Amino acid sequence: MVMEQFSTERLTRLSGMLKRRGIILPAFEIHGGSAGLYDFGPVGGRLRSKVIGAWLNHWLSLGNIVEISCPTVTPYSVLEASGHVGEFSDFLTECSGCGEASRADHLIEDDYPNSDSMTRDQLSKIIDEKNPTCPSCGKSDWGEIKAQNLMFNTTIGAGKSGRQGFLRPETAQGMFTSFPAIYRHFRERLPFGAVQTGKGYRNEISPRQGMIRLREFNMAELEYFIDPEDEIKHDFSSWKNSVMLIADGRGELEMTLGKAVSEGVIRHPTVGYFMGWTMDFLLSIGINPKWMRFRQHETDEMAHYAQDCWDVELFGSYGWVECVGIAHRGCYDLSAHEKSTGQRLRAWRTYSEPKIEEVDRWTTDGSIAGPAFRELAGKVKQAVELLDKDTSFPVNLSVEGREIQVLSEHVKRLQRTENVAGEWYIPHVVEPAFGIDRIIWHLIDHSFMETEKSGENYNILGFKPTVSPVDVAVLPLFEKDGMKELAENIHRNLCSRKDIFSIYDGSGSIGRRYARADEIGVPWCITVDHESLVDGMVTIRERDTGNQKRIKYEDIDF
RNA sequence: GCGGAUAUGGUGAAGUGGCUAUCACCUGAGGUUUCCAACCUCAUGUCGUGGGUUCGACUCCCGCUAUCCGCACCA
Repeated sequence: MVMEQFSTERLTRLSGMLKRRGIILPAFEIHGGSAGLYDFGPVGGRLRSKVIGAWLNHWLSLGNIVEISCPTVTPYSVLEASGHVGEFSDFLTECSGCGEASRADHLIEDDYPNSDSMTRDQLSKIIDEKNPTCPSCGKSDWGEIKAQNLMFNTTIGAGKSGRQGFLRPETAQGMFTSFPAIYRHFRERLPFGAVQTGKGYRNEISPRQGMIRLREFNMAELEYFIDPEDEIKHDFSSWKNSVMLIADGRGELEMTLGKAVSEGVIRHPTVGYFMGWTMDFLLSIGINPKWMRFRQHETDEMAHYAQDCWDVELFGSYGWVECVGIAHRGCYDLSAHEKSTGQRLRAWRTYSEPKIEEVDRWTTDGSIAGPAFRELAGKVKQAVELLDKDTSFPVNLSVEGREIQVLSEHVKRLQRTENVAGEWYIPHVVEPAFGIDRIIWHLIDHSFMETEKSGENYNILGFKPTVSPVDVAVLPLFEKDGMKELAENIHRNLCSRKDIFSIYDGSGSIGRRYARADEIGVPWCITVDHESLVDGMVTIRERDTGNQKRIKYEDIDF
């Protein structure tokens, strides 16, 4: 697939334009800059917030979604429970022959398929024994194994009382640790979801490719909690067009989302449904559908807990780039936090009919067994409850290494019929996770049009009004005879309106000002001329067509 | 992290071991101009950073930082 419009020369011109116009710039440049960190400038800042706002509105419109916001500073144990401490640490070792660093687990993964979950000592021992050859020079002489953690370390608090923490590598964990509050909010009824937008941090070894790999980045994630036993039906009828799917083991397929779900290409209907919602969002902000496709993770590439995972890849100056991941994560996250904290992170499922359970077993009689066994009473109770219902007392038990004789007066038999109305279960979660910076990049990349006007290069960012950082530019034809004052009034008036941001520009010829506005994607320009002073009419020019019409400025409406 | 290349106003480029560092665009002021980067005058603003060599370094050398391209890594 040749996409000649995305040339490196175009990328160079685009980057220069983004800097010049204050859209995206390297951060801290006066101090020499810092790799992997970017600023959204005076124009880019609102572009970012409008994209995030559109994203929030899109998902909140599902009706059973809430927005939360959790800290970026996160205690060690949270990310240990989630698996990030293990997963985000790479163990590197250096070849003494060529100096190339390799991942220790990759060197031995042919013989040890689970090498990525090994400790440093295990890896070290195996590498000493096996002495694998260096993939770049073929020697076999390895240095010490060092941990390279991709999370930013920090200390919460000072001195001895300081507690180890990280800057979060994703926002998702906040939704899991807040699960009890969200569950209560929704009156304990699934399905529901929580979204969060905010910064994430990964200390990338070598960030490259501009906005594509950052050390601090904007994320937007939805965690949607479902009952795995619910028969889930979604309406796919609104997605009539075929989409490009690269399915695991089946290659490229063009089909509708509904068909892909019913044929099992997409393995879970909610994943398919969110793929549709994701596509709707991307198209609504101005991503070109030609340059969008879905790619399914291969089974061995997927995290072990995930049941199905699809990426949305967008095409632009850096080729196909993964911008959204839609993953069915099963119950992995909630159970991991439950195991780590002992807190219940479950939902209650009422049976359609109560189950009747016959209870017939032994337990201790607390008032007698308690004084008799003292500190061992609890353990004795546990042991007794495991005994067969036909046990006859006295009986000798071994508790905490001690021989205990349990007499018949210590115990009582429980015999009753219980009605069990339902059960606690760990909800499953489907997670659409968006890399906002990557999406904004492709939005810019897809919107950037280079044309010519009377022999000169002419740039337009064709932003849709939903994301355009500036909604309207107010231009006096000349800054004299009262046109300046009238234009400034209109400008201030527009700015004071909800969700409207206007710029005033009075410098240079009118054509130059239209060109400047086009370059930052302003959809409308309002021009004040001599007649405006008399009849109160102004000219509205539409960026994409160049059409102009005159209206009363009181009637300006977007 | 490794190897290679690069770093000059806001942007894009030229250039030099020594005099006030050049050009275009941009930006600002004034003039002109009745709607798509017009014109005239004037103005603001630069040699990435630290060290070394030298009488003198933007220029040569070294370190650092950043950018780009490969590799590796990552998604």
